[in-house]
Amino acid sequence: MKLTDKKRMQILDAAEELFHSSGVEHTSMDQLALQAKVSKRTVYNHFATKDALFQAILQRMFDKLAEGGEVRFDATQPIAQQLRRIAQDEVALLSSAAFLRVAKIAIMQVMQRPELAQHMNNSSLGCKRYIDNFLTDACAAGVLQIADIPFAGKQFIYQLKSFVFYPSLFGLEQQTPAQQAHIINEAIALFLARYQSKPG
Amino acid sequence: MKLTDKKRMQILDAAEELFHSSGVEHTSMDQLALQAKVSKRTVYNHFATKDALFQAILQRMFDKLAEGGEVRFDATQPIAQQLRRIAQDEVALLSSAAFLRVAKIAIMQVMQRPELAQHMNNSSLGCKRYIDNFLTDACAAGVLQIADIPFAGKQFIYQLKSFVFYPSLFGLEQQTPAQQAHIINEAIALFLARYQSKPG
DNA sequence: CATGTAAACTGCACGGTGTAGTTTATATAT
DNA sequence: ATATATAAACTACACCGTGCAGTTTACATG
Repeated sequence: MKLTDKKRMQILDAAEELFHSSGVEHTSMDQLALQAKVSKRTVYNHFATKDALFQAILQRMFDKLAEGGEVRFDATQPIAQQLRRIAQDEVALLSSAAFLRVAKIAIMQVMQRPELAQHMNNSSLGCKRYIDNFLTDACAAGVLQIADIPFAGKQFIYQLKSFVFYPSLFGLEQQTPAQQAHIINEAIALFLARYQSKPG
Repeated sequence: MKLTDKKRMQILDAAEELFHSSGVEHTSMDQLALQAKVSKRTVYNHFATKDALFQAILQRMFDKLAEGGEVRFDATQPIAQQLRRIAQDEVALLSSAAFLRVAKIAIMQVMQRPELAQHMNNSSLGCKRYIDNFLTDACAAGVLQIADIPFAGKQFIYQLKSFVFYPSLFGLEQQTPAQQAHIINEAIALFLARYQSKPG
């Protein structure tokens, strides 16, 4: 690997670390150069401004997270089991260190500069990408009965986010795998109690 | 009212306004004194440091919010109607300018200084104070069937928070009263589908 | 294998700016 | 009279971003 690429990576790694632990505002470029083991001038040779560096960090972290499989509706499988797969993937994402890092950095920035909010929200990660399609198919197959599919999808995701993501984000507590399993089971039970088609 | 108390209030009002609109970091003490129509020296006569002023603001805002009625379970009324009262109160709180202000300021600080997280979380506002008692009574009366009452209470509140509070907090969108009514209805429908006692 | 060279890195000083908090001298309210 | 408010200048410091002289790295050419 070229030296310049190595240095660039050191800078990005340091920025990710410091922006996360101290916030963008409280991270000085001197401190950052020190942590990256790079001269401050080199930082500025790679990134014209602090804001450019911040944008690059955010992009890199989003790219890292963009992967992730899609669960498609399968009429031959029990609906609960399929929802569990979706929920497990989502909880794994929401509680991953990588996701929490980018979320914390992004949210801190958004709260300080509300004008950036719209720009951020358009990036679709996790099951948000496909859940509407999944629910539509499940309704078409007669397994679920949902009047407002996007709303119901949000209800499901929000259950997971509220119990898993926000508590971690605000530094309150992490869940054990057993607790996560309980959260997932209850989210599914709640969802199916409302939307599963009744026989008869 | 004494002059000094009047000035103190002007300072607190200005701080609340500016800390909310610009963030604590981006509010200078000069700007603050200007907005309060008070000399900067007077600010420092009342509050030794910027941080002391911030703490005072937070305390005052919490105190303002600490009021609020309690809904007690009433076996003679339909459960859906009682849950609607609770939800309406909660949504009114969560979408009030006062609550959003203190929440934004507090959360920004918590995210920058995680060691303060525990301290904040212990303050109980809104229906969080009484919902466990309400659900316990409703179960005892046979109207609801809930295995894990604290968990179910959270499920209910989190529905409201997710749809009403976080989107406003992150500056994404405000809901119209009609949308809020829809959110409340769906939260209740979801909750009762899962937990309402079935006849038979 | 020796030498040249272009690109990248380093270290440091510096300009400009913003801001927390202080000082001083004066005016005003109770 | 005496405590408090005011205005404006001042100190001390932290930070962003730049300029530059000199050094290192990677690689090509003789």
